[in-house]
Amino acid sequence: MPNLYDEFQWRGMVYDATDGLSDLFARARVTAYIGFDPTASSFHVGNLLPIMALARLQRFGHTPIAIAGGGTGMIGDPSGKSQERALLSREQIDENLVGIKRQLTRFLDFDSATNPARIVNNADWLAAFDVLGFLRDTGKYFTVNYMLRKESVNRRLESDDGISYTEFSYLLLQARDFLELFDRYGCTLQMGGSDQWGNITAGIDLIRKLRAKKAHGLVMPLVTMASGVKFGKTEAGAIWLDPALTSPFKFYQFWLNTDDRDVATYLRFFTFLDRQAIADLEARAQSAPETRDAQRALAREVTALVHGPEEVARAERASSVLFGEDIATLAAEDVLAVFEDVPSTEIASSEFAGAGIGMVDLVARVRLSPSKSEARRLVQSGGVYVNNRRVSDPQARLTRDQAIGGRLFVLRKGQRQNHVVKILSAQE
RNA sequence: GGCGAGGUAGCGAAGCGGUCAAACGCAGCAGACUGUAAAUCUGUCGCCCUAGUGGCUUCGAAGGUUCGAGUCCUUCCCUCGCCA
Repeated sequence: MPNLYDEFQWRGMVYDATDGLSDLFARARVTAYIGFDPTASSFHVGNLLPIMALARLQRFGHTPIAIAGGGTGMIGDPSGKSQERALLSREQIDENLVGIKRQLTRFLDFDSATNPARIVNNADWLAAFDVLGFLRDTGKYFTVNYMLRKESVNRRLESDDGISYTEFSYLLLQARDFLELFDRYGCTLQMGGSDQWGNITAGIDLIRKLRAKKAHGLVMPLVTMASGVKFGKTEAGAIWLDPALTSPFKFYQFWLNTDDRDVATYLRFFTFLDRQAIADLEARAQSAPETRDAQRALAREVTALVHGPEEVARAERASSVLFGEDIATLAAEDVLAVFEDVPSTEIASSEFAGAGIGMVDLVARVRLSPSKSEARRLVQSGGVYVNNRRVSDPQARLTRDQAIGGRLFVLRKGQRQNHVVKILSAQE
C-alpha cells in the first residue's frame, strides 16, 4: 500500500505536519478526523480541500471521521477571524448540519466493510458537560499562558475588537473533541486548514497529558488563486456545492475558467486523477494552453464528484451551445433545456405586441443591468446580445416574431452572463 | 477629560465660494486582442427621461451667511492620533 503521506505530499496538501506521521501511515491503519463548522447549510468550494483529504484517506484504507461541529459551532472558532463572530441559533445550526451531512455522503463511503466513514456531532459530548466538570477535567490542563501564545488568540488580543471569553474557550473544546475521538475510536490524527494548527496541537497536547499517547496533526495550505482573489469567490458570490445555491452549470464553469497558473495545483487538490494523468494534463497545458484540456478535465472531474456524471454531460452540452453553436437555429425546447440553470423572466406576450419592447427597458427589466441608464450604456458599448447576435442600438425593439420559436429570447451580457426571457401567451 | 487631525461616490484619495455629479488610483461593468485564460489597451462607472450646452438627488447631520457652498460660520454626531 502506498504511503498516504507521500500522496498528500506530492499533491501539495501538506502545509505542516507532526513528526513521525509518515511512519504512522506506513505501519498502521489510521483513524483521522476533520471538523466542519455548520456555519451554512452547504459547503462551498473553499471546504473542498479538507473534504478531499478525508476521501483520499479512506481510499488508502484508513478510516475517516467527519465532525459536524454542532457543539463547537455554538461557540465560534476565532482562528483566521479578525472579528468576533455572530452566534448562530441552535435551530440554524441543526438545519445546517443536515445539509452538510448530506453533502459529505457524496465523498465518503459509510458502508465499507473494512473502514467505514463516520460522521459525528460533537454536541453529543460537549453539550453533556457541566461547567464545573469541564473546567476541572479539561480546563485544568491548559494554562492561560499557553492559550495566549496561540496565533488565533494573539491576533485578536492585538485587535481593537478583542476576543470574547466565549471564543477564547474555543481552543479547549476542539482539544476535547480530539481526546474524545481518541478514546472512542482510536482516532490519532486530526487534519485541517493551516489556520487550525493551534487548535490541533492543543488536542495533541491534551492527549499526551491525559493518555500519555502520541497523536498527530496535519494541516493543509490555504488554496489561493493566481489572480489574488479569494479562492471560491466570484462576482456572484461563493461557489456552493448545493445545486440549489450554485447550479451545476455555474459550478462547471467556475472550474473551467481556472487560471492557467492554478490548474495544475487544483488538479492535484481536487481530483482523484493519478500522477500520470495529471502529468499529461500539465504537459498539455504547457504545450497547448488554448485547448484548456486541463481545465476541462478539472471541471469534469470535480463536477462529476459533486453533482454526478449526468450533470457533467449537461453542463458540457450547455457550454458548447453557449460558447459555440448558433442559438437561433435551435428549437425552443432545446434552448430551454440547455439554459435550464440560467435565470429567466416571464413576460406577457402582449408586451411584445405592436412596436415591441425596447432593448434598454428589457435589459433593465430582467436585471441584467441595475438601472436603465446603465442598461443604455451597456447596449451602446456593444455588450448586449440577443440570441447570440449583438444589438448595440439602444433604440432597437424586440417583437415576438424575432423570438426563438416565437417563445423566447436569450439575452446575454458580455461573454457569459445569460438570461432567458420567456414569452407568456395570453391563454397560458 | 485636555489637545490635534479628519469625515467627499464601493474603497482609497484630490478638491481657489461659481466652469463640481465632483480630479486621480483601485475595484466593478463593457469593448478590442485572445483560449469562455493571463497581461495589455479603450470606453464607462449617482439616478431619471422625450438622451439634451436636459432634469433630479449627493460631498457625516442640522441650521446659517451668500445671487451662488463640497469649499465660509454655528451646533451636533462619528472616527483617528497624542496627552491624561
